[in-house]
Amino acid sequence: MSSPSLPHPCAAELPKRERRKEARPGELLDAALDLFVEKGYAATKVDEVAARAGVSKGTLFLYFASKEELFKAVVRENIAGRFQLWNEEFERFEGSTADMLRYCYSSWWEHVGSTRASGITKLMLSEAGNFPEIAQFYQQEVADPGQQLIRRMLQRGVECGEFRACDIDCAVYAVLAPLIFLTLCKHTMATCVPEAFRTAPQGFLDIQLDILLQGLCAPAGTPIATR
Amino acid sequence: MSSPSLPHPCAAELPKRERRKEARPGELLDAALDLFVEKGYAATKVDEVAARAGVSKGTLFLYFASKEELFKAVVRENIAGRFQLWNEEFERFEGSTADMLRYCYSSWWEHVGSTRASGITKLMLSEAGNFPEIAQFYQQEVADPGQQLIRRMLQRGVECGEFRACDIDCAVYAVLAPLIFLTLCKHTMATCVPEAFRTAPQGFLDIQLDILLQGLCAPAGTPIATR
Amino acid sequence: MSSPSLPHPCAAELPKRERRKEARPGELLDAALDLFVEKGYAATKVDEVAARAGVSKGTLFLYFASKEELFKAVVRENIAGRFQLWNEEFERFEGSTADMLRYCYSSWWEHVGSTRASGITKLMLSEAGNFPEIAQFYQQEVADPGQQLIRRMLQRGVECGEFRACDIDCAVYAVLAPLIFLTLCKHTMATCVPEAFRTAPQGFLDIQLDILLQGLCAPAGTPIATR
Amino acid sequence: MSSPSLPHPCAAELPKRERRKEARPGELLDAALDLFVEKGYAATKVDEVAARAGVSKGTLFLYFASKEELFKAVVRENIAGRFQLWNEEFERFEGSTADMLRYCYSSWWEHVGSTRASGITKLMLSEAGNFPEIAQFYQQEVADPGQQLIRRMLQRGVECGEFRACDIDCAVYAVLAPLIFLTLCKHTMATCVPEAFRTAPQGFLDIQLDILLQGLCAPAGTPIATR
DNA sequence: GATGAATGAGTGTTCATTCAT
DNA sequence: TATGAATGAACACTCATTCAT
Repeated sequence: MSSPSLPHPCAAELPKRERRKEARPGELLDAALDLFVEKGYAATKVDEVAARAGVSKGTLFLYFASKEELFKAVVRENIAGRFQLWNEEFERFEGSTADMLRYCYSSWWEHVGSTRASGITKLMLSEAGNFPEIAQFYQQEVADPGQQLIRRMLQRGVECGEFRACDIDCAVYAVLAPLIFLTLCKHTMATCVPEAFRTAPQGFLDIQLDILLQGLCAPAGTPIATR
Repeated sequence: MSSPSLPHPCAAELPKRERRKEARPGELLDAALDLFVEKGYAATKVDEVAARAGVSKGTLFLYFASKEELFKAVVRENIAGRFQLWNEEFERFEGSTADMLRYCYSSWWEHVGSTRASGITKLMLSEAGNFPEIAQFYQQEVADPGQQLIRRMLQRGVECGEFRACDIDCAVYAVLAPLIFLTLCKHTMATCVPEAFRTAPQGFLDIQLDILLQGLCAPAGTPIATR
Repeated sequence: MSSPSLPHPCAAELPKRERRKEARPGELLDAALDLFVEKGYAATKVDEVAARAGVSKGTLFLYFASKEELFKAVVRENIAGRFQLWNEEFERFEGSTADMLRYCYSSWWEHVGSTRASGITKLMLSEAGNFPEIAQFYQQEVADPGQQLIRRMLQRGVECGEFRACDIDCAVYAVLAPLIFLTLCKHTMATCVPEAFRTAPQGFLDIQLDILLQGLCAPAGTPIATR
Repeated sequence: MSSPSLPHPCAAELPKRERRKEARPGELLDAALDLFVEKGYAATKVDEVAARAGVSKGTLFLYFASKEELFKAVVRENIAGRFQLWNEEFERFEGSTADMLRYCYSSWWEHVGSTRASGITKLMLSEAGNFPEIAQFYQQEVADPGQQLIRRMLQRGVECGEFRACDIDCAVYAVLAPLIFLTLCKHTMATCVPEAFRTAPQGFLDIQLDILLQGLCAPAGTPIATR
């Protein structure tokens, strides 16, 4: 029914050398992402990256003009065009806004938080100061679209009476904060939180959602934050 | 024969040279904190630190055995022993737990978030991987006590019926996340959030408290997070 | 069965592939000469040479064992065996020695000075220090025969009473200097002399000849250079 | 009456370290000039320069920002402001123009040709192509003033009837060529000419002067260069 | 104690050369 | 034969650290 032994259809026709050439940039970006996330930009040596990718230092420079370009490529490569998909899902979504928020957290964890892509956020937080150009790119490609999406969600909730009115600008960050926090727990606060929390944070996300939704859904006139 | 206007009581009796000598380490730590926070560990040159402190490079090494020791000293020095005071305040506090949480956020912003001490958190997030020893120290001195304090607050709220029962381990992080988030906004996500948000985040903290308290205070049986 | 218009007689009978193969070394030497002369030995990359010759880097090493060998081949290849011809012309020459000298300058410009062969002299002047072996070869093949030829010309002039007696060893260099100077003007002092001078130096050569001949032809007893 | 043992008056008051600091740039430029002239720019390693100056590589970079800056400094440093002095001498000169030309050659040999300053000319001839900026500087500071001086000398000779009229632009180069030639003999054509010629070329310069002056001084109507 | 000149191990980058295809 | 991906030795340059003054 299926061809029993062809390793990979598109690779089958290329001589080994060629296949490697196509794979090289990816393998290098792969190795580089790991090391940059683990040790930071400065502490990562290009020899290490090359070695981890199984090539020599010279080969790395065949594909990336400099360490800085390698870093930029790592960031660009891993910033998925996920926001377009998420925006489309937002448009089509027919359930409650609460469910939408739940889906949003869950999808984030599945496609970003639990994957190596989350390392990019850590990199930005650590290195943004030294790469303003990249930081701006990240903001345009990730930060701004993300905040927009959350804002639209909250506005939807308020407009259809599901959420009480509130300062949406601030509420956006209330939604965002737990995701950022979780990312950091995974990458740089490892020892500060229990292992289970980092690898299977569904409980944390659920609690956050509960609290958020309880907070956002309270009747409009609820007297809160009295002091 | 005695100078009539003494600038500083403890410095009064020392000749100028001596006074400076005592002040040196502090001035160096001061300069170092700023630079480490701004540029990261690797990108900070010891010459810069010395220059900013107004001394020569050699002098820096008179007080700190190495750049690494300087870094560690910066972290240690700025990790205030504030938790002892906060713990005492917790013991004495007589108001509602909601008010206690409000006081906690407010005090954190006043004594940590709005001060340079918040830079230490940023440093830990960026450099912890390369300084495990320091990371552990930070955890013992800051992370653990902080989480303990929050936990006790939440337990108090639950025990006296103010908060509904919930997974306290996770709720701790719900309280913590906004503070971490705010710290990052100030130090590494500057361009991602409005200026006003970073320098005067009372609105953000209020919203967070509202949402948190609404979420935590909901009647025990409140049906939430159905899915 | 025979192609009607043969582009080149000796290439006619070979299939295209073969022809190219034979032409390869020449094309490479061609490209290399240009680049070595223009940029110097060290600043010339073998990739550039290969690219200019329209082949890959690997192919270059098929024909020349190393960059150094390529350089040596460039020099050897372009050191014309012109001296044999010139020597024969010298033997047969029947006019005055002054005319012979004029012919010599003119022929040098036509066959060396105005052609790329003059680049070899520039190369020697620039790189001889790093290629003693090649420098020696150049001396044997070019410098010595050239000086010999000039010497014989001057001796002929003196012997037949056309030129006054003088230190011939030094006079040789008086004849040589303008040619060396002209070569340098073309290749490395471009900006120091007017454009017209470099590309059409007949005027310069004429003046030089005038001065030289006036100087060499003065009556034997002419009191000169008194001081 | 004289202090018997003070090594150097101006150095006596400085501590040894300080003195060295002032001497360092000069020592490095010294070493660099030798090596650049001997081996060319690319083949000269900064370590070698440092070693020859008796310091470490790091020290070199304390005084010169890069290898290129070192090279430029070498050229600038050795391009004496000799032309100002020569111009003044020209203004004051009261003898014949022939004597002036003799003095000119002799002074050039004494102050340039026989010294290491002549190495700069060799450097320019070899490396100008790779350092256009330096080449321009050299032209302005050396080539142009030199040609100007020669031109004025020739004009003086023609105007006072000593020299016959001729194309002065070309005659300038006739005067220049032997000096360039001699420089090259010393630095890159060493093996092409006898040892004595390079180190004591007075004979050569005399002959050149004789020929030049015979050529330039011939009566205006002398029939020359007939062809 | 304070200085800053000197150091040299370490790193990013280049490029002639090799060799599997 | 021709290719061009891969290599690694070599080099310019940095910067934490030392130490004579």
